Amino acid sequence: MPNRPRYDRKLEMILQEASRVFADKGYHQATVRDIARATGVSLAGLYYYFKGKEDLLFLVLDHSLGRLLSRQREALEGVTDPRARLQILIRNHLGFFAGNEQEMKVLIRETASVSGEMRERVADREREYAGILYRILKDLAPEENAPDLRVATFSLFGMLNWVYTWYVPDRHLPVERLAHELEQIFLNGYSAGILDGA
Amino acid sequence: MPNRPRYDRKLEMILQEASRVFADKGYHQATVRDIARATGVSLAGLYYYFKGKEDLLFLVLDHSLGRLLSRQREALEGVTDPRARLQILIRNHLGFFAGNEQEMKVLIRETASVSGEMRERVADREREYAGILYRILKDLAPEENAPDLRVATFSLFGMLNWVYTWYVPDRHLPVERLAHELEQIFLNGYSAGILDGA
DNA sequence: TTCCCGTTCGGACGCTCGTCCGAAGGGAGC
DNA sequence: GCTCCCTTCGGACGAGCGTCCGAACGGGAA
Repeated sequence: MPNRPRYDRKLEMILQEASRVFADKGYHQATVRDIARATGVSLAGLYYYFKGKEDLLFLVLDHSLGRLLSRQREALEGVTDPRARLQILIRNHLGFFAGNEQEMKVLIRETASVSGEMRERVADREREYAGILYRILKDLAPEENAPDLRVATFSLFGMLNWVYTWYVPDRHLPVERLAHELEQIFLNGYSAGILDGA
Repeated sequence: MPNRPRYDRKLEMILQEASRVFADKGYHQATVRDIARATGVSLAGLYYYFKGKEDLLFLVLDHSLGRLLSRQREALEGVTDPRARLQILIRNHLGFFAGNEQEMKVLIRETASVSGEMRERVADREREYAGILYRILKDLAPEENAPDLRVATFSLFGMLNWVYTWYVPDRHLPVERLAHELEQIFLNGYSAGILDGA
């Protein structure tokens, strides 16, 4: 049986470095040799910690998604007002992005790069995450003229997940203000539904 | 000198098939052999039409971006009301997506896969496109409490470009309605800025 | 000290990739 | 019918990839 604490610590280190490499070069561009270089572990030695390259990507995705999900659940616990819940979700999503840029990048861009059962497990957790937002929007929906819930859900995720494309923390406004701006745009637009003449 | 009409027609066919292959498997996953198979042209024969794989991707991107840009410019010509211009831009963007799904996918996901001077040329045209939206939003901005223009621009692009991730034309609402929903959410949220207590 | 077993690694294997050479094909103009 | 040159292609090349075998290492228990 493996020496658990030692084994786990090293695996976590490998996942973190792999995450950085995958974020920088993209999963398919990155080589296992890159990860060997980044971790200081030999090429063959890495295979003691995962079965193959795709398995490694799955471990990275699953690990990151788990952290993101549990962080959201913790933050939302006890809050019942849907408007407050939406704000928390947006801020946490962007907050996680700010503190774990590489992991978020991999999460957003490489989900489609795993296949089979692993893909299904990742997709399940993503649906779970989307479900949280969906439920909030449902509770928040204006009675009349409400936008399609599905469209609204993915619109917000689009706004949030597109951020990694253009946002540079040091050059643009701080994350808290960014979160506030996005809240404004989405929340007002979503819950208005009344004005307008299109 | 090459036989122009023949040459051009075949090149366009190759670009279209390449676009489909790149969209399906991703640029790095796709092989030149895949494109040979899809076009019916031999592996070596393809290299008469482009210098290398990366050059081919550039041709696809540049071609698609050119079509998208000129389509937008045509549609916007003569329209001065910023609200109307925004609606046209949104509908055209989604319309192009609906009619050219593969090209749009490549445009959104593979821009970063070209390098050097080609990358710069693509980035220039993208900035040009973003500039059109930026200008519209500037003209449209509420005087007080206006959201950051840059944030608003990329938020809308995020909503629009995320669509390929989840939208299935046959299973969900038709594109015209989708465009209308996105318009609602964004336009109301953007131009409200008044309500709210965050 | 000795032994055991979890851990590490050098080096190689087979495969697929992008690219290109040299020759052959084929249609238009004389 | 002949020639020329744009066009096409079979087949090969070197490089880099993911993976794995078999041996060596090293620290805790006896």
